[in-house]
Amino acid sequence: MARWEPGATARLQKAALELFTSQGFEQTTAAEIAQAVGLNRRTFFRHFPDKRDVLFLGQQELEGALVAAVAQAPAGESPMSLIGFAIARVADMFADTPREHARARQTIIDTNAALLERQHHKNANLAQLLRDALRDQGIAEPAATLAAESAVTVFNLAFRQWLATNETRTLSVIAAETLAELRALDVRR
Amino acid sequence: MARWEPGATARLQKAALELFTSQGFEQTTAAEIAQAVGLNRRTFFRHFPDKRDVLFLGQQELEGALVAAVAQAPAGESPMSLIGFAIARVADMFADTPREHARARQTIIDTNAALLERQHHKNANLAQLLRDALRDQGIAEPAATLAAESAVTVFNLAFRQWLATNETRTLSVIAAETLAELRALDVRR
DNA sequence: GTCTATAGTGCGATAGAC
DNA sequence: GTCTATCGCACTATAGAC
Repeated sequence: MARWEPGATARLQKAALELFTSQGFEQTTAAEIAQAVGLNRRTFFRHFPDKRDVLFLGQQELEGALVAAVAQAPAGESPMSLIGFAIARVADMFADTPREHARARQTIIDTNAALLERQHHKNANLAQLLRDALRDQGIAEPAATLAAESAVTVFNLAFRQWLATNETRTLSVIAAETLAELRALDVRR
Repeated sequence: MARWEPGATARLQKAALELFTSQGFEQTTAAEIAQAVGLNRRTFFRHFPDKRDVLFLGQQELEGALVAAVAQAPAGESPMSLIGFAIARVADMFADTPREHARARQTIIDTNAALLERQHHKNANLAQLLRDALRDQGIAEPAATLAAESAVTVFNLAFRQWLATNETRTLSVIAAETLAELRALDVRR
């Protein structure tokens, strides 16, 4: 056996998801997760700045895709169109993510305040990056912030719907519909 | 001196704000805050479930006012009108809050990731309560969630603007303007 | 890889308000 | 007497320092 197996980060994530599912987040210590994959407790914290972060990876790819989608959009688009591009792009990234895996992860997060807190924080960061990208496309404040926050809301709502049991539509389709609902908010009723 | 002076919660908050301002959030221990007002470390944790919470009080009043504003609105209003009521009501609550105090508090929060995280979490909870209130007023999903999240975004943006140096308008005025900007998002450009 | 600070918790004792 | 706020001790686990 090699001094260290490759993919330690991924193995730690996998073990963490399993342990959190079976015994709960707070009942699982960082040492336990590390031990499950033959690593030292200290090594766990070398891979993740804190215990919660083990559930929030792939965030960087998401952020990059979001910003790129806005940056590559044709010039002169409206805020709503721009966030439409961004949402569509990110939804596509989840096209081949297994629904069951995402569901298991979200279940753990939803049953723990500290994890929900981290997720809200990640969402807020995402909105901030998107806001900056919108500004770079010439959108002024407060429109840039309002649009960016709306985009994150729309995406999260669509994501929740995508995870719902009996939901068979793709995330892209759901997201597009949710965005349409947002645009209709004002004219409704 | 009596075994306990009244208003321990408020005194702890005041001392915490001062200590956080002078030495930073992480450099200040819970024991230190308690000691500053002649209390035991253990007592601090009786008043606040955790150290961060000492900066987030008055949250319950805010939540109550928000929900009440929506609940008391005339029947048959549009989502946008309803969040207009809610935002106006909450903005009024800040009418006699000293700007300097709010600024000091926000400065501390902005310079610490853990505190920002908590603030984002509180915002998310606020949005959720507002969403439920909108549902009770007959607003269906996904409109209820979209409107609730938008309301929180508008309010926070307005609040940030209110804190800006050289800003002299009241929070109510700024909030109303920001809401108008949200409604104009779609027609823009 | 070890050592330490400190957040946060559980429990029992105590002191005052009523 | 009860009820509630405070205290003090011991404990665990995270997170960071060395």
